[in-house]
Parts: sequence; structure tokens; C-alpha cells
Amino acid sequence: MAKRYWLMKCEPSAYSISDLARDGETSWEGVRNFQARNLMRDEMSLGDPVLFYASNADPSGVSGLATITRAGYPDTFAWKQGHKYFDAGSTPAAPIWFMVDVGFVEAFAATVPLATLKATKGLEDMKVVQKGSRLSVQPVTKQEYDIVVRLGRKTRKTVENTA
DNA sequence: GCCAACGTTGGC
DNA sequence: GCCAACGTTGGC
Repeated sequence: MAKRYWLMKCEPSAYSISDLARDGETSWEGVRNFQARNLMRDEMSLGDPVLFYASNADPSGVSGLATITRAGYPDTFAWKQGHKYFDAGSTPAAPIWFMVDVGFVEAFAATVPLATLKATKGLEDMKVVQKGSRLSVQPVTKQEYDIVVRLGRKTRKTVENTA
């Protein structure tokens, strides 16, 4: 299957690219949106590249790169009574929610802010730059992915050069 | 912290 | 099947 490219959002107060750098790998549980669920369950494959997006951050934007280390499997947190991701409707026999595992690839020295994404040619079709887009797992094109990676590494050079 | 935009739920 | 009410997301 052809490699696909993704953007995944997370609030840094919950989990940041630094946390991922420290852990190396993490499970991506707790997604409770059907569209995002379908993407994780059906479309993500091992090794797919991921833009790691920090939402509700200062600034919000892409803070680094990750990769899918395990394709979609049932979200076991949905079965844990009392857990914040518990959902009585989901059972091991008939799981409703799915998650993937994500591995650390690279942390940008500085976040590529949403404003920069919005202002960059070639990214105008990204879901994340569109008003009111709340989907926490989004497909991106290879072209979009490459542009964002370039922006992220440019940021790093700038920081290094001025350090 | 505010609030607009969105997805989901539930009454009818 | 419509749509109002509600809860949540997420930029600012």
C-alpha cells in the first residue's frame, strides 16, 4: 500500500513533541470522533509519516515529526471503567473506538505556527488552515508534508544561526 | 477566558 | 429525518 501522510493534533498540556521525544513511542488513544476513528482504523499504515501538531499552544502549529509504529487497533482505554476515555458502548468483542501507536522522528527547534501555514503557498488546501476545522487526525498530501518539513527545518537553522 | 464553529444527541 | 440543544474543540 502506498505511503500516506498525516497530521495529528494534540494539546501540549496533554502530550507534546518533547514528551514523545522522551518516550520514543506512545499510543494515541482517546480519539472520539468518527471521521478520525475511520482514518486511524482503516487508512493509517505502519511507517506513514506524521506532522505532529500542537493545538491550544503558544503558538499553535506543527512542532515536529512522527511516524506510525502500529496501525489501527481497538482503543483499550474505552473499556476501562472510570477512565476518562471509558465508553460503555465499546467492548472488546465489538470495539467502537480505535487508536494507533506513534513513534518519535524529529522535534523542530521552533513550532511552525498556524499563521505561517496559512501564509505559505501550497498549503491553502490543508484542513488545519481552514476555519473551523476541528478534525484531530487529518490526511495531508506528500507535497504539503514536504513543505511543512522544509519550514520546520528552516526554523531550526535560523535558531542555530542566531544562537 | 471568550466564543465561534462544529459533531452528536435526542425530542418530535 | 429535521433541527434545537448541548458539549467540545481550538484559535485568539
